[in-house]
Amino acid sequence: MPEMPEVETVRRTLRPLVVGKTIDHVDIWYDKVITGDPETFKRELKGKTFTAVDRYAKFLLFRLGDLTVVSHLRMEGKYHLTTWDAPVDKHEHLQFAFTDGSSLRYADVRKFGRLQLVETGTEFQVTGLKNLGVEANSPEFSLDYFEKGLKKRSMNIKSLLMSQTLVAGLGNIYVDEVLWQSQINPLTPANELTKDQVKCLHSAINETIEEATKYGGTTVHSFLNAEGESGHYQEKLKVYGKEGQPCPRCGEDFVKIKISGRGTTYCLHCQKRV
DNA sequence: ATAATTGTTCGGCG
DNA sequence: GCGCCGAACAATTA
Repeated sequence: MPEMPEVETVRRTLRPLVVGKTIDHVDIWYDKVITGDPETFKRELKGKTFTAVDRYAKFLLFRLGDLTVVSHLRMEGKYHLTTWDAPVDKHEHLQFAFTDGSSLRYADVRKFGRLQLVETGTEFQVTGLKNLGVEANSPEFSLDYFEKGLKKRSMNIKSLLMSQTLVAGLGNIYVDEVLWQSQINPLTPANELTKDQVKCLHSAINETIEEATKYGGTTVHSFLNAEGESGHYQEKLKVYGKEGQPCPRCGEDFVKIKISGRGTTYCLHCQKRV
C-alpha cells in the first residue's frame, strides 16, 4: 500500500509530468472521489496551472498557485499520464485534461482515495492533515520528541505507529519491518518501551523510510509510480508477508496475528516482551 | 460463497 | 475532551 516512501516516489515521478501544464477542464467519473463539492472542484480548477507537487507524510499536495489539491491514495490510488480521449477504464475516477491534449488520470480499484480542493496555506486544517504527528525521517522527528510522545501513550506500539498521531508516514509494511529490526514485540504498550528500544526504533524508522525511498518504494500488491514502474524495496523486506517463513535472524518461523484488525507478522523468538 | 485484506474516518464508550 | 476500540468504506482475491 502506498506509505511515505511510495508517495514520495509518486511525487518525484509526477512532478515532471504535470508542472507547467494548464488545465483545460476536469472530468469526474466517480463523484465520491472528491471531498467537498465536485462541481466547485471542476469550476475552480479550470484554467489553472500546476506550479509544484509537494508531499506531507502520505498526502500529495498539488500546487496551482493560490489553490492546492490535497490527494490521498489510501490503498490503491494511482496517477498516470495519458490523453483526453483515451478510453476510460472502469477504475479511472477523474482526469485533469490539459490544454496540450494530455491528461493526468486518477485510478483507484478500491475507491478509497480522496482529492480535496483548498486554498494554499490552509491544507493543514483539513481532516487527516490536521491531527498528524511529525513526519518520519524529518528534523522534527527527534529522539527526544519520540521518547516524550511514547511516554504519554498506553496504546500498543504497533497501533500507535499505525495511527499517524505521533509519527506520520509509516503503514502496515514498514511498521512490521521496523519492529522486527528493533526486536520489539508489537503488542508492547508504548510507555513500557525501554530507552534502548526507543533509540533503536527511532533509528530503524528513519533508516527504513530513507532506504525504501531510495529503492522507489515497495511493490507487494500493486504499487506503481506515475511512470507505471514498480518499486524495488520488496526485495529488502524481512518480515512483511513472510508468515511461516524463517526469521533471517534466528531461524524461527514468523507468525501472523491481528492487532486492531490489522495483520501483523513478527518473530516470537526475537520480538519478546521485555 | 464467504472471509480477508487494508488506511483512514467516525461513532461510541469510559 | 481525550484515549482507545471497532465498524465502515469498496472491490478483489483466496
